This record gives sequence, C-alpha cells and structure tokens, in this order.
Amino acid sequence: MARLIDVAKAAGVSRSTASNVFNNPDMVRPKLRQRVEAAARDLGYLGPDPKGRLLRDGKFNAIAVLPPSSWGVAESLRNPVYSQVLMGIGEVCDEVGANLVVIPDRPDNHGIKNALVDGFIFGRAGHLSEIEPARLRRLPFAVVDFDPGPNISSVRVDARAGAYAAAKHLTGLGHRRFGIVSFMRSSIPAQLHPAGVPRPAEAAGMPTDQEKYRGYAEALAEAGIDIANIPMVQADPWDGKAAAMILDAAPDATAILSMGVQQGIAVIEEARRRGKSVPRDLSVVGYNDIPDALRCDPPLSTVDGMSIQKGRAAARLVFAGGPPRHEIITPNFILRGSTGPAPAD
Amino acid sequence: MARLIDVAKAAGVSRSTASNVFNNPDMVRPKLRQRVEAAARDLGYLGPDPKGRLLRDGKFNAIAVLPPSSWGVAESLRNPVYSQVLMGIGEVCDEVGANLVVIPDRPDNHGIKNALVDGFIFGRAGHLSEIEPARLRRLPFAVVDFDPGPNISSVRVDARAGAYAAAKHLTGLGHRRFGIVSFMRSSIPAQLHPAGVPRPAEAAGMPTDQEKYRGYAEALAEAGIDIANIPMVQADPWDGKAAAMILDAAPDATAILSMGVQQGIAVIEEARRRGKSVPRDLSVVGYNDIPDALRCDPPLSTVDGMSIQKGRAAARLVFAGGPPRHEIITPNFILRGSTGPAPAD
DNA sequence: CTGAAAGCGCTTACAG
DNA sequence: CTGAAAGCGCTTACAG
Repeated sequence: MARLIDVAKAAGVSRSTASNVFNNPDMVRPKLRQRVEAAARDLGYLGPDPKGRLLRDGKFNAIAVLPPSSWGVAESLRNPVYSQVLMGIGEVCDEVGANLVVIPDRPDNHGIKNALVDGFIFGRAGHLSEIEPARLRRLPFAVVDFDPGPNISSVRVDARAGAYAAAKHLTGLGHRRFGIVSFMRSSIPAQLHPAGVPRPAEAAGMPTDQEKYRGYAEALAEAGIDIANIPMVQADPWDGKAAAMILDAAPDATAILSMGVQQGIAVIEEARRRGKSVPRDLSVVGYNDIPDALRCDPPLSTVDGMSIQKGRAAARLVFAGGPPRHEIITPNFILRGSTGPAPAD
Repeated sequence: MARLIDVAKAAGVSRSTASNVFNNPDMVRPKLRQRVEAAARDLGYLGPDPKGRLLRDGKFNAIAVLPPSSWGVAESLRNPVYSQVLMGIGEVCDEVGANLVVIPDRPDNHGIKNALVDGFIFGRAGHLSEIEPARLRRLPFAVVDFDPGPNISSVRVDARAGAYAAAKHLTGLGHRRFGIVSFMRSSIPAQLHPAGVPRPAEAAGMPTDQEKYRGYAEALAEAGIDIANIPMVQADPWDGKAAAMILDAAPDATAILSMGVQQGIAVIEEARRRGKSVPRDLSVVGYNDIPDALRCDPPLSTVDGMSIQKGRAAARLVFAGGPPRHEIITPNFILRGSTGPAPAD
C-alpha cells in the first residue's frame, strides 16, 4: 500500500509538503497541491494513516473503562446500574470529544497493557492486580467504588450512609421485623444466612455491600435491633429465587432491605404473588435507582446510588490529570410507594 | 522517558534482546535477562510502549461503533433500543476478545479518520457522507438499518414485516379505528398529521419508520382500511406529549399502533390516566422490545425488533471480513397483555 | 541464544 | 511556500 513518501516521490515533492497537502492544505500552493493529490489518486493513497500520526503525536483521544472482572463488554452494557456509570463517563466523553473504549478483562492484563487510550477508569472493585499494570502505563486513572489508598484517584459513594438512610426510614415508620437481601457478585445460587448464625463480612457481598450492611446495622441498632437476628439472603441481582427465599426465611417481616435494586423489585413482585400488599403488609426498599424502579408497582423506595455522577466524576478526574484526588458522593434516599407504616400487630 | 533502546544500551545488549526480555523472556538467557531487567528498573522503564508495537503490528483489536449522528456516547448508552444493538456488538467482542470503542460524531469525520480500530459499525442510518471516509480507511465495516448498496455489508430488519404483523394482529381482533404514533428522530415538538391530509413519507420518520408505515398500510388495506384516514402523531420517543395527542386526535380509536416502544408504553399509561382500560377499551402495540415493555401494566404487545441480533450480526460481518454481505432479519410479533378484541360498538 | 538492520508511517520545528 | 532531517518506539526475520 502506498505511503505518504511514495506519494511525495511520485509528485516530486518532499514528505513535509505531501503531509501538508493533507493536514494543512492552505500552506501548499494550489498547483503543487493538485500535483500531490493527483499522485495520491494514481497510487490509491487515501490519506495519512492514523497509526503513523499516532506514534508521532502520542494522543489517543480516548478513555478506557475496565468493567468488573469477568463481566465482558456485553454484561457491562446490560447491567442497568453499571450502564449508568458508563453513561456518566460517556457524558464527559461527549463534553471533551473523546471516545469511550470498553476493555474487558483479559489474561495477563493484556487489555490494560495495550490499550490505546489516554487514561483508565476502573469499575472493578478491589482488583489491585490490575491497578499495578495501569500504573505502569503512567496514564491517569481513577477507580470507582474502591479505596485504593491515597496515591490513586478514586470516586466512591458513601454506601453506608445510603443504607443507613434506607433502614432509618423504615425504623422511623415503626418497622421492627426485617429481612435483608444482600449481594452475590457471581452467579452461584442464592444462599441463606439465617438469623442468629454468625456471618462473615462477605455474607453481605463486596466491600461496598459490606458498607451497606454496616449502615443497616447502625440504623437498626438505634432502634434496638441486632442485625445478627435478621435473616439474610445473599444472591446475584438476577437470581430469580432470592425474593421467595427471603420471604420464606422472614415470614413475619414487615420490611425488606435489599442491597440491590433488581432484587427490591423482585421482592415487590413476589409479595404480590403471595397476596401481600406492598406497602400495606410489607415495605420494601432497594439500593440504586433505575427506570424499572420507578415503573414497578408500587414504585420502589430506594437509594439513589449516584451511579451516573460516579462515572462523571471519575471521568473528570482522569481527563483533568493532576495529583490524585478522592471524591466521596453522598447518596440520597428516594421515597416512593413501596414503603409505609409498619402494620399493626 | 526511557525507551527500549536506552534499556538495551544500559544493559549492553541489542534492542532485539531487550525486546525479547519483555515479549519472549524464555528466549533470553536468565543472566542476561536479569541484567536487562535491572537496567529497566534503574531507568524507570516500564515495558514496551503500545504505540510502538502498534505501528509495527498494525492490529488494534478493537471495533468502532458510530452511533446515530448527534447522539454522543451518553445518549447511545441511554437509549434502551440502541443499547441493545451495542450489547449485541459487545457479545461478539467478548467472543473474539476485542474492545468496543464508541465514537461519537465529530466535525470533518475526525473520529472515523483517526479511529484506532480494526473495523466499523455504523448505527447511523443514511449517513453516506460518513461511509465514504470509512471506506477510505480500507477497513471492514457494516451498516445497520440502512441499505448502502451492494458493495457495503449491511444488516437490516424487515421492519415492514414486523409492522405488518402488528397491524394484522389488530385487524384480526376486529379493530377498525386506529391511531398511529410515528417517529421523530430529532427533538422538535410532536406533530399531528390529521386523517385525510396528504402526508409525505417523512411523516413516519426515517426510512426504517417509513417501512413500518408501509407494513401498517398493507395490513390495514387488507381489512379495507385506508391508512390515509388514520390520524398520526409524529414524536420523539421521549416526548411526553405524544400519547395524549394521539388519544385526542383519535378519540374513537380502539387500537393504537406505535412505531416505538417507549411511546407504546406511554400510550398505555395515558389511557389509564384517562380511565380507559387496556386492552378492554383500547389495544396498544409497540415496536421493539425492552425490559420496560414487559414490566408495564399491562405488558405491551410489541414487535421484537431484534436489536441485539442486529448488533451481533453486524459485528460478525466486520470481524469476518471478506466480501460484502447483506443480512435481513425478520422480526417477531410478541403477544402480551396490551391487545385484545375490539370492543363492541 | 544474540545482534545488526530494516521497517512500520507520519509530523514538526528549522532553515531557506 | 518548500525541503532535509530528526524523531515518535517497537518487532521480526535473518544471519550468526
């Protein structure tokens, strides 16, 4: 394939002049320009190859997003909460005119090592093994929902505060008997953690979910309730069985605390299936807000997990460069129709 | 910053050997290898720069998606139908281990000309002006939902057939009085195209929507109905006013044909607001299927627009390379709760 | 197992 | 307005 230099030779000019014909046409006398253009046509030369330009300029005009490990590109787009993080990043891309590159996990951090981008955003909680290769690239990057220490930019949501607000709302409504749906960040079957049996921190899920657990625990303690005595089901957000499991495990609960939004919606649906009225017989709160939470019947009272803002903040941090910064976003509780006063006993 | 050659010099070896230390460590005697590694450490060299490798290898391991013009990255992710196309592409990326690059429209086709990718997918109907620069890149690419002629790979859905099935379903249920909600692919206010007034093809929307219109027209004609006598509202899918407009414009309609899915859902909601029961008083069909269509009450009978499959097929075409191919996917009608027999007069 | 050489394709300051 | 030169950083066949 013809290169710029071939065109230059054919037209009898130097490479610089040929380059200018394509990049700064005004700088080249029309006659000469036409000669170069004709030579390009003859040789089938289609304009400068971005590869060459790239090597020279060193700027990619793109930002990479590394989704949670094992998710892949498709799953990142499908997950309604994660796709909000992507949207937030996308908004900033649109502002600065950058491309968004989704880079799935690959063996040996191949993606990170070779990504043709100007910066990274890690949406993978806790993958220190990936942060090191990213650092080696000497590119700006930020992590989301994970505390990587003071030297790495991060954006986090105060999940404890969000969960606290949700649980506090329920105790304020007089609820005293609860069930919890926690997070399983992999696709193994839902698991019951019965009341009174000691549970490891991981029973709640990832560190973020463990913070939610602490938030629940705090609010409940303030109402004199020991969270250890509340049955908990740990499940993948898409697991269809979790809602039934928690209602079975906590048959006299008047309120369900869900660490995810899909499971919160699923509990509402399962309650209806069982002839329970939400919120008259049962109150349900979720965590994170997606369009379905508004559309379901009744609309789900939930915590706005600020996912879009999270993505936006992380992208801004990366595009801004500079020294590491740490942002903590405080979530809001959104009161909708799925919560009400505890039923009289 | 240190380069490979600096490390090689410092270690007293050739560039090739230094390169091998990083890329084929087994090929280098341990002692020598350690010397190179030490030199790298001393110089703060962090491994081969992907830019250089790239220029050499010429493979990006990435596919570009060009969303509909003027959408930007964020909007592409937010749109529930388009994000399905992205998911389909993402699935193929995951299969072949490629990155997904979302490239928004930029002046002078800058994105296309400089994209560091191995191929393109155009999700922009009708932008011939963008197809030319893509062709200049001599990279494989495919277009979605648009007929670019025989020389360019394309994936299309037979929208006419889908719309025909939807309308046929309704005439089969005895409906004779309709309203149509068509597509406006920009954010200007909804527009009423009253019955009996001649309408240009663009009243339906983009070419794809015009095909839907033809599908409706055909099915209706088979029931002896002239589509020209059916009021139509043309609106952006998010336009909150369209549902009310069409119910006002077609007050005696027993069925609404919507070319989009969000508007179909909106019509159901507006009907409820007006005290009309769906489907007893009013049947509603949409086009395209998203989770909300299943979740709404009653669930929306709609056409599965095969968006995921569309994305998947386009990505496969691009990754396969080879001569242009043209795929046409036939959509399915999905019968759910929003359609029923026409009410007796 | 190691080294010298060629090549990937382009742009930009600089001198004229 | 135009050209000669330097540089962006790396890899791979080839010869030894």
